[in-house]
Amino acid sequence: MNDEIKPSDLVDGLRKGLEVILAFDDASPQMTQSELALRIDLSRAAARRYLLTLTALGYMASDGKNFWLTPKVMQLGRSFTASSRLPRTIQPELQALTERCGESTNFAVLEDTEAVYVCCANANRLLSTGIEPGTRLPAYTSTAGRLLASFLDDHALDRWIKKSAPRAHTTFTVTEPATLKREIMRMRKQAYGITESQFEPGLRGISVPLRDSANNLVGALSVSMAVSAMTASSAIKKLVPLLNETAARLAQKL
Amino acid sequence: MNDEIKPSDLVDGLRKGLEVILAFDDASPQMTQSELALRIDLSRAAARRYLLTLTALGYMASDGKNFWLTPKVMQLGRSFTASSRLPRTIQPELQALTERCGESTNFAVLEDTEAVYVCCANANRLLSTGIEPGTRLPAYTSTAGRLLASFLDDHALDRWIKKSAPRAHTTFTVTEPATLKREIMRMRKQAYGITESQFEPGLRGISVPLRDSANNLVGALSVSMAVSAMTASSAIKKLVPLLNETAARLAQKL
DNA sequence: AACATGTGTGCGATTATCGCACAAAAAAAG
DNA sequence: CTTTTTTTGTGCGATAATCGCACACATGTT
Repeated sequence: MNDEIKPSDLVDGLRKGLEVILAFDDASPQMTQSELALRIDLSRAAARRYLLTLTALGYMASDGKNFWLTPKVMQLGRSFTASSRLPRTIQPELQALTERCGESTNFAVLEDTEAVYVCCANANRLLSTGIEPGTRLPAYTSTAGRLLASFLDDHALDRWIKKSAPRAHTTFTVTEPATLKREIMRMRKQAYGITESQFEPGLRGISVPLRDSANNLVGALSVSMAVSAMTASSAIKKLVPLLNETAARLAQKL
Repeated sequence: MNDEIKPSDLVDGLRKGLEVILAFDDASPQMTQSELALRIDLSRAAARRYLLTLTALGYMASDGKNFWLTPKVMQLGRSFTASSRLPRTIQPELQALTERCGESTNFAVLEDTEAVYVCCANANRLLSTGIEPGTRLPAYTSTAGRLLASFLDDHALDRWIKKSAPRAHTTFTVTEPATLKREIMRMRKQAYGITESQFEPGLRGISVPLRDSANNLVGALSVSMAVSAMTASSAIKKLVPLLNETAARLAQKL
């Protein structure tokens, strides 16, 4: 297939419509047509059309002034989890893993410089990680993200780090490219990753790679926990084997 | 605002594009352009354009022949959970509830004749319910769905049942309209709902309504459990108070 | 009451979309 | 290995949908 795509092959209405959906987030849970037009590059008339379209389709609701998303948009996200074998296979194993170790676990893939969390099994604790299916974090701040990046070849890794443009999310975030690279290289050697307080203070992640039966890298399994729960070394000693065990079992099913 | 929408106000590319995403599911996790064209009403050329567009945007991937969804589509679904206060408020309470009762809990809203599960807290059990955020079930088979329908007025309820066109999913599914109505009416009186084996054999649901601080109905809280775990009456005795307690606490926050 | 801001709508110009038709390629059949 | 069949890539003109403007109207602000 030709991967050069000409403008005439792109359906613009779709692109903009999806942008509209993504424009709604934590910071602006509801918007008027003019606010939306301002936020993404659209004339007010166009913004209006897109909002009305989404409303007619049931993806949006409105009080006549403000517009907001309805639960129906979740159906889109579920389209992936329903269609892909990956989450269906992994989810139950994650839950079993969570039960065994008592901490929240998840499965993430790397998409460019972002770590996308595909499945999650939250431990029933008061302190919740805020990670849910679909969450995207800058990969250089995430254990899974760094671990997955560690499988890039040397040149690609350099470019990746540059593209990531690391900035400090906490006072501990590693932003110096050389240091970050060293950390990532160590993960490659160790075949597991651990980070602490890189995105959220007090949060520790431990991660191992997940491969399919053909030994292709498909993503990373992680445990998220409070640093205060135990020391880093005992966390590694306890959790890495459990993670690897799960990864090994999954490898046969994938 | 005028709620009559003229065709000229509808962005067709968006409508069709979303249809394309939804066309991928369990049964057809990957499709070629011609398969897709056949499945939804699209010429092959159009199907091709939509697939290429979604691929260029990162929502799809392809080996040159087959197309499939990427985890990026989950970002769309997350747009809702991130933008709406509802799931963020409810999720932690659900987790606490799951911990207290040891069973999977969830929060659902009614959308026409479908129950949409918005938040879920799965108990760490081997038997998983298969319900995840975004799942849609025929409301007449779901405890939460029936309970929510019970708040429709009499005429609307009749129309709702007719529209639902109940059919048997298990040998226990209530499909007779009059019986279904009686069941639903009882839920309204009792202010909680219980169903068993209506959608999946051996699965029991117990549900209570959730209201906001202005006493508006926003959805239903449910517990899903195996019927074999305990008798129906002891489940009611144990779980309805817990559910109501959670609903009461949430009512203050909504 | 005057003003400012945001919203509904008709319309012509523009352009993106459509589906056809045919070429090329890939599979399947022989 | 050749032929046949099916699927895929692409150029193009007709068509129809999108666009943004302009103006009227509504809302709420000073």
